Amino acid sequence: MPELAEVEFFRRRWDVGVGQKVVDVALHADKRIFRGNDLATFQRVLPGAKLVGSEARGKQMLFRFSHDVWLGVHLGMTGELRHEPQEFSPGKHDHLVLRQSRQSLVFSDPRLFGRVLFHHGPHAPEWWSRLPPALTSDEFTLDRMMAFLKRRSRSPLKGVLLQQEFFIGIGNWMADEILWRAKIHPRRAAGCLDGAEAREVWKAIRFVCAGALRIVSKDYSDPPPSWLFRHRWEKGGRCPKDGTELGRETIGGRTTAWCPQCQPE
DNA sequence: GGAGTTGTTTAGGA
DNA sequence: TTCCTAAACAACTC
Repeated sequence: MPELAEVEFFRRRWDVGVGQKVVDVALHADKRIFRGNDLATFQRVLPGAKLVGSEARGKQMLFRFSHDVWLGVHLGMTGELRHEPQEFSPGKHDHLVLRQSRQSLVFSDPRLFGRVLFHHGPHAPEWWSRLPPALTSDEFTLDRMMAFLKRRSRSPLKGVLLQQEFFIGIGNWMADEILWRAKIHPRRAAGCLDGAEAREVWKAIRFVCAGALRIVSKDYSDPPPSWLFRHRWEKGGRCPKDGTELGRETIGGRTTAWCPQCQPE
């Protein structure tokens, strides 16, 4: 599920634990979401550390604790964060439980495509500081976007919008929503856009990111019916602008929905 | 039972 | 070298 706004929604669910110490840690150590971690140190250092705050950037989250402890979380396809009562027995997919005095913070992930990255040190981990700028920041400029599209000039735009090394936080539904609003066919090559078309894509990215963060991350509401989002998975779904039946195909390796009328090839 | 899923990594071909 | 695609990962739903 989680793209930009959904990730922000789940991050806030752990806010309830800010200011409280972790008193105990329960985890499924053999699950692949923990790969690459020094779990012995993790389990030794985390108890006693207080959750101080957190940030989300794209699909990544970073939770900051006292005692130089940091916890990175990626939700993959089916991960979620939630809180449960302090005395709570973890289910099959509840792979990480941080018990605090008033509740337990839980990371759950049935398909195990998510990831937890533990870090111990005075500064945020390097993988975090190297993330590209948020698409909602002033650093995400039309010029920088066009330079990236040029470097991927032969790929379909749909696939390029999913590349997290630049379009951080965009996932399958957001990419379709963006191209639909920019009136660009998802199979068009990234290098073939003229200046005006690139500008439409850039504006649509800003609009979709801001709208999703406002609507979805507040309480996990769906965007309104005027968005493609509400129709893209319906059988016989139609374009909310002109009623044309949507096209559906695999493009850039992912199932893609578009309006053949608004987005001519 | 088979196909499909809002994500990422990797192997291998172009 | 660099770019691009398909498969793999794993569990669940329709």
